[in-house]
Amino acid sequence: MSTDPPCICPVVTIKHIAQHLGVAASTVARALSQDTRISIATRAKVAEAAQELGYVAHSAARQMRSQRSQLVGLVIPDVLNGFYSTAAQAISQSFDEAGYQLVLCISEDKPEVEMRQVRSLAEARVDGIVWVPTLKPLAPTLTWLASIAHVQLIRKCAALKADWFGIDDTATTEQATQHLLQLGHRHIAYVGGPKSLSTGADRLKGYTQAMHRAGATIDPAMVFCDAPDAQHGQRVMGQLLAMPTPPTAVVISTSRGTEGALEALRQKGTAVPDQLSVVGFNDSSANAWWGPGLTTMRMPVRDVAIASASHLIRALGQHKTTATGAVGMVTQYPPTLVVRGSTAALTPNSSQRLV
Amino acid sequence: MSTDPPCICPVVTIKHIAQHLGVAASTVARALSQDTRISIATRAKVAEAAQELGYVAHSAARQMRSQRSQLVGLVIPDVLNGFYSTAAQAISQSFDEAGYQLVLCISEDKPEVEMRQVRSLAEARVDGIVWVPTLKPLAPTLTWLASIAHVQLIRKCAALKADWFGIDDTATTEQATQHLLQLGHRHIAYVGGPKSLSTGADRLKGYTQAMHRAGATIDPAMVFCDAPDAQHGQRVMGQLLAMPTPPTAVVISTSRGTEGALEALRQKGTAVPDQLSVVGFNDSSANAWWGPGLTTMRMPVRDVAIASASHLIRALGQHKTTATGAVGMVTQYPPTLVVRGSTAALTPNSSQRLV
DNA sequence: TTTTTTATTGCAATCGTTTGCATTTGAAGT
DNA sequence: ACTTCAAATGCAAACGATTGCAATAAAAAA
Repeated sequence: MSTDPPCICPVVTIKHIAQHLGVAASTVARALSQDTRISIATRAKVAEAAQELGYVAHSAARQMRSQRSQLVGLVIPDVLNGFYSTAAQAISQSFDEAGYQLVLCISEDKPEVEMRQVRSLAEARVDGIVWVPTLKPLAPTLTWLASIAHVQLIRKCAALKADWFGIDDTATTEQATQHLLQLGHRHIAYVGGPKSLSTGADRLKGYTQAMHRAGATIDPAMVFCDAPDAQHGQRVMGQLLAMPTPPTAVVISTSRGTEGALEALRQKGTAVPDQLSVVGFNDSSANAWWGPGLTTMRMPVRDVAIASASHLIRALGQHKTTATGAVGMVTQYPPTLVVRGSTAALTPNSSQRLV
Repeated sequence: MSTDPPCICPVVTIKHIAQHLGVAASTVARALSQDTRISIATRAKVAEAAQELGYVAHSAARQMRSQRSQLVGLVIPDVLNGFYSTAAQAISQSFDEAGYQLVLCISEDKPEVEMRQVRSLAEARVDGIVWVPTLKPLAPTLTWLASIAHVQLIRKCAALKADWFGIDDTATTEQATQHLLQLGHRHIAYVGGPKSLSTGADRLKGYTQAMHRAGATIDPAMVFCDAPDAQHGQRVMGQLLAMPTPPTAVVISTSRGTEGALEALRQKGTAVPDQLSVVGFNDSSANAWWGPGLTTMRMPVRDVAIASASHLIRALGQHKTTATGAVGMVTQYPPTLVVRGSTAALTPNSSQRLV
């Protein structure tokens, strides 16, 4: 804990300054807020006394009258995931610069946790919320959120109309799959997140569309939509490798799933891209180091995050507390496919095994 | 933003419930807090009315009397750094479970930013703070922090005595260097953070101690202590590789520095460990994938983070608001060296270049 | 029936800050 | 010398919840 406190509990308030100077508390308040009705001389005296006595404003008291807490909530599933930590960093910076404090809530993708956290944010009377919805937000969550200015990030929650900032998820997997198709692959597996998430559904759609357009048949046994974590990625990749006729290529559409899949590939000693072409998700510098370099879908997460924060800040500045402004606005950023060494043209060798 | 608000601005307060039921506000307050002096029947009615009217408590108002905000601040330099994001995740969970909300501040290692953020935390009257000090915290920061219950994390700030939770930094580099020495290396370079940071100084000490104990001479031209970022790591590694007689091994003691160094090695096409043995910092799964596998110092960050949060929570529970409890307590966790393929015994080939 | 006790509930002050309105003072206008 | 106006400041009521103390009612004891 801390030591040598300058003064004991009775924190210095505006009244103490007033008493110390022999003026009214209201004068001090106005002086501190640079009210022009207070003479320059008095303002100077007040500023000096405040400094001397170690005055620190009490935001809760201010909030009681102003109805503004200068707090914003950020609800994300996970901060170890590079995808979300990038977003958190950018959002934190944006709000910091705008004079807001950020209350961080990690929902762990659990609707009950998310519900409790949103409730707490409502009680804290945060001015706004940036929200990455979980799989199935509970009803109370939606009710409470409806009374607070907020934006949805990355994932869409159809049950609660709000301005949304995200990425063209369909395009991510569409590009990835097209890339593999152009290399001659036809037996392309897919490892993604649950369809109940908008991101999971959209990314699956991208894969499906690309396959259909190319006239490739989709083997249901090679399509996996499950928890977007490393365990899932690792397990599924293991299953794919153990198949009698494994795929020649695989598209992975979750950040953590990619990590797990790479781990499985390492353990099994699979030759990439000779034996299997792999497209991973959420480009990071680590992907460049990995073996032959990992071909990935790069997401402009930082841009999206900054845009969402800026949008909310703008709305708050216009005192759009609730139910105002454009509702259901969609802002979508394009992903980019970064081609590295983990994808290669289908070789006679690998195709033999499949025909 | 949001849509269909259940009711316009006038949020429902305790008074509304009271009026709705024809009782006094104080009765409602007591009923909501399960005061036994209120009859069960009344309590039930109040609960029902609260639910029906959509009552949401106002924590700022509560804070005004109780003097407790149920908020805690977390001040860290960076959340993209896996080291700190791991800490943030664990700390967030701990406080969430304990009923506190977390105000996240990213100081970016800038003392002025840190000062502003600590000031804001003081104004928000957070109950406590978990703090990773920057290089040279400014005086106001220390003054304000002194009046708040807080713990220091990872880095020590000698200017402000407080309970500290961290890792045995000296041991990290000592182990790494010893490992390389045992493999026969003598020309070992060091890439670390600035000496002005307690972590930077301690890690340098570990390297120095190990070298001296083994009777190895330290070439000052091969010791780099600078900004703990990827740019630095990449640049310095480039310099090392360009030397007429480069080192045969290198110890890197920052997380981001390791990333930069790996990038430089990839660009230069350096053979690891044949040409150069490398020990990196802050073990992550990505390190296992990297080339031959990266030998790293594994830090029990999660354990440390949880310990610090638990300690603060315990102190807050005992109403130790300020200047109480053990002051200057030190809790230090041991690191572990994880040996993978990036370090190997000194070969005649590489040693030739050095004699 | 009267007194004492107990169970419920109401009244009012308080936390620290903001702000509309009233008040004071001195200067300017007639 | 008397009014008019403006500048500077004080008074007091909010904001929403909590809590000590008083008050009422009903039940128990005398």
